[in-house]
Amino acid sequence: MNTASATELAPIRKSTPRARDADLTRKRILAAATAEFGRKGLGGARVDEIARRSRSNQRMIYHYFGSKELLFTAVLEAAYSDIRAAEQKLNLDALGPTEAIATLVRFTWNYYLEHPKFLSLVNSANLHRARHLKGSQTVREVMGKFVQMVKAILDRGAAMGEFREGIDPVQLNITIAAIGYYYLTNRFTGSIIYDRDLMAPDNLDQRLAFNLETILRLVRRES
Amino acid sequence: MNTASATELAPIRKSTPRARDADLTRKRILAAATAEFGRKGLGGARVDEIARRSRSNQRMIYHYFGSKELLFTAVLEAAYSDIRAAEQKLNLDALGPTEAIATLVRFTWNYYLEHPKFLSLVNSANLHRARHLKGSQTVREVMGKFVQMVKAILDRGAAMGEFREGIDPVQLNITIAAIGYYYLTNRFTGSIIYDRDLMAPDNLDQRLAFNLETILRLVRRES
Amino acid sequence: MNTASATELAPIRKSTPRARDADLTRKRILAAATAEFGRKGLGGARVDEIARRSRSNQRMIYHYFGSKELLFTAVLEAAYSDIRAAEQKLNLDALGPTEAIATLVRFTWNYYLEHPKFLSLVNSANLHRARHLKGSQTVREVMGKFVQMVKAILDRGAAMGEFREGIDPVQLNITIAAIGYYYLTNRFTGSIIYDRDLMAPDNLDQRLAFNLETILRLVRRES
Amino acid sequence: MNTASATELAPIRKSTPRARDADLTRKRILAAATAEFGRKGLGGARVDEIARRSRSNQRMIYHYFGSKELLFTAVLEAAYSDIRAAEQKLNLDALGPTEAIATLVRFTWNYYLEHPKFLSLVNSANLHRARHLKGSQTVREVMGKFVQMVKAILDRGAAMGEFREGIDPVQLNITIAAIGYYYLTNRFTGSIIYDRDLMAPDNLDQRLAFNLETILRLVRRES
DNA sequence: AATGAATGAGTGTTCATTCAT
DNA sequence: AATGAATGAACACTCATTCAT
Repeated sequence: MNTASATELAPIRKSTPRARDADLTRKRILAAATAEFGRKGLGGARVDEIARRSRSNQRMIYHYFGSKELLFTAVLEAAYSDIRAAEQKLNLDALGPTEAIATLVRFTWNYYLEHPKFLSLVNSANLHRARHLKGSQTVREVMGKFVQMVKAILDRGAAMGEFREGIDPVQLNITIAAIGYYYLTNRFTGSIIYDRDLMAPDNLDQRLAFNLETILRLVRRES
Repeated sequence: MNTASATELAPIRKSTPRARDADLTRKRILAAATAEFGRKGLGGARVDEIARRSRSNQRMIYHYFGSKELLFTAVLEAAYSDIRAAEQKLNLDALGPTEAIATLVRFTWNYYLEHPKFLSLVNSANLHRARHLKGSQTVREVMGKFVQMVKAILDRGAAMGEFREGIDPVQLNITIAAIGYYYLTNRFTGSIIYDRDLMAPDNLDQRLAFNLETILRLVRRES
Repeated sequence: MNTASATELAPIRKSTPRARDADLTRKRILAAATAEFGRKGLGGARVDEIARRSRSNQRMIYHYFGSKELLFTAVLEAAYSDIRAAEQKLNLDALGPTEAIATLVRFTWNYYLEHPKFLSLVNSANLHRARHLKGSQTVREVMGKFVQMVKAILDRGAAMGEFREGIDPVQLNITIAAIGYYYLTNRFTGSIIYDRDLMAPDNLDQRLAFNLETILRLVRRES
Repeated sequence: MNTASATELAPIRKSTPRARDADLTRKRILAAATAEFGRKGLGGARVDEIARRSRSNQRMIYHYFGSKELLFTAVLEAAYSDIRAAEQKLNLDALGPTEAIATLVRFTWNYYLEHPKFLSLVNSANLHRARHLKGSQTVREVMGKFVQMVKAILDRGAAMGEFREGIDPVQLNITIAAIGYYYLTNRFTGSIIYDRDLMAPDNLDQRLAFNLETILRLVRRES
């Protein structure tokens, strides 16, 4: 935007105007940082490595993000926005209550399974007592809407006689997350202490089934 | 001169039967390391700080444990042994099946609540793909016995008609751990994204109740 | 490009034709390292000291050379290249065979005398079984040419009737080096065990004369 | 000797009385130190390793030798005494002058070949500017006698018409040492820069022959 | 906008040496 | 005579960050 006039002088580059490069660099850095923080944690991640993997240089990281910690904050915010964006696409409002909850359980499980970095990032954030998220209004808003949506499903389910009354949507949410999160984030120690390859396809399927059972028994009205 | 005859003159020290200095030093290092690794993770922990807090010195750490990584392994093994030792004291076999399971849920919750370091240590171990636990036969054995005990409770419960048949003790175990673990290890980000102080006493009580509900609905036979 | 105009405005800097800072730093580190390794050996040299003496810092050393050992390799390669470059300037081919050999003996002696570091470096390299030179093709090539040159002199001398036939140029070379090297590298213990100040000017002159005698008697054809 | 009374109380151990243990420990430490200093140099040697290899402990080293540096001094003195003792067994006085010198050349070569540690030790001593030998009267005396012996041979050779007059025994000695020492101490770099396996049996034989030629041509009277 | 060069403050680890028995 | 325990100082190497262009 601030280089708009420059593009007029260089029509050749119009298709990829200068302003885009900046955005692209920023995105590449963010992607590389997400990977690096996800793999090594905040403490273990190396600014140098992030620069290398984003085909940029350390100076650009400081130019765009200010510091390693601020970059971590940006990564966290993006991560929460991403998962919320994916959730929104589920269109849970269009489903029956039971199917909506089941879909949410499946989605949560699959998202964690496909984005193990997300789990590591959250772990790292908590190791640092969520210091990097304290100031982030974005995350608060984005997640608040999500809880409201789950509350709406529970209310609908109760009204239709499928669910029990009075289930706390926050507690339910936490439990849905917990039963997937714990299994997957602790997949390495878990495979050792339970002497079972937790990541074997059969075991993954079995776990999802178990989790569905757990949540559905938890919410449904006893006949 | 100052200790040989001294024991006779000072029977007080008899109660600590010549607690070999070496052992004491080793224990102090292990305790300090557990605290430091628990607070900062493996990467963030400082060997120097562990030395200072154990009122020892860096050289002793390397003398007794060989390296920071081996020290971390020792800390992990001790942590798993400790939780298992505490579990054994519950005497679950002496309780009715439902009460046994409820006791286990309460114990797990309270142990995590009182030993937040344990959660961090497990997180750290998984960040490093459980590399430090790979060779540890101790942990494997200790946890294997635990699963057997839970299986016995489930079998008893099924036989007595209190529980459903065919519940996988490993899945149940994981779920009991998960619903406490996730809430507590993510208490910082959780308090932000759910906009609720997860550590407020009332909320802690409510969570435990919710967890009991979750597990009991999961195991009990429908009438 | 960005310094083109600058040089015109500052002709003073023309004599140092924009010696890129990087290159200069690299050279200063190499010089300081040569001094430090020469004085203390590989094991005794301190990276910190090399940084200080090169008016640089440790980080730069690792940036340019990778490790202390790789820096040592670079120092060794430079040392061999330097002595060979000096030898080439002698233009031995332009001299008669006897004078050429005498010149080589004098040169070798004087080079060792003026570059005691070279001796220490070679000693250090051998203490480490030449591990640092194993991969160096440069040294191999550079010294190979040197042996060829000596061989040419010996052939010429034999053809002209001044030298004996069949003298192995490698053996001769080793001996020319040896009689200077041993005296100078062991000047400290030598001065004690032979109870004579080996570095006193008179003794140095006398040694050179003795060495010339040794080599000339060795090569010349008996009448 | 000072524990003589102790042996009377324990006649069983008479054959290896207690006093011997102290001596034995001392000797084992010295042997291990010679090996370690020879292999790694003064700076690279580890007191811990010397303790281990002498099947003793670090404290004993300090008990018997005071410090690492004093131990190095002891090792050096022993090394010079050993080579001198071996030289004395040659009985050079009983041989004709030429054969005496040839024998000395052969002995020097073989001793260096069989005791590469000796070469490393001398190198180390010189790296430290012979600081460890400065106070050693023993070495001075022992080596002084050696030079005298060589001088006697040269005088005898001159008187008998076999040798030239006026050869400096110190210079000759140095040269005899040098032509073996350089070849062997620099066997690793030498094998690279001369592109020849200097330690191959054939090459070793050839070198000894070359050295004999060198020295005999140097001393003998021209006809 | 982009980048190579530079740096101070650490980081895990090792070492020779002394203490206490 | 012999030894296990303990230590302060140093070491090679790394890191996030800033300078200068």
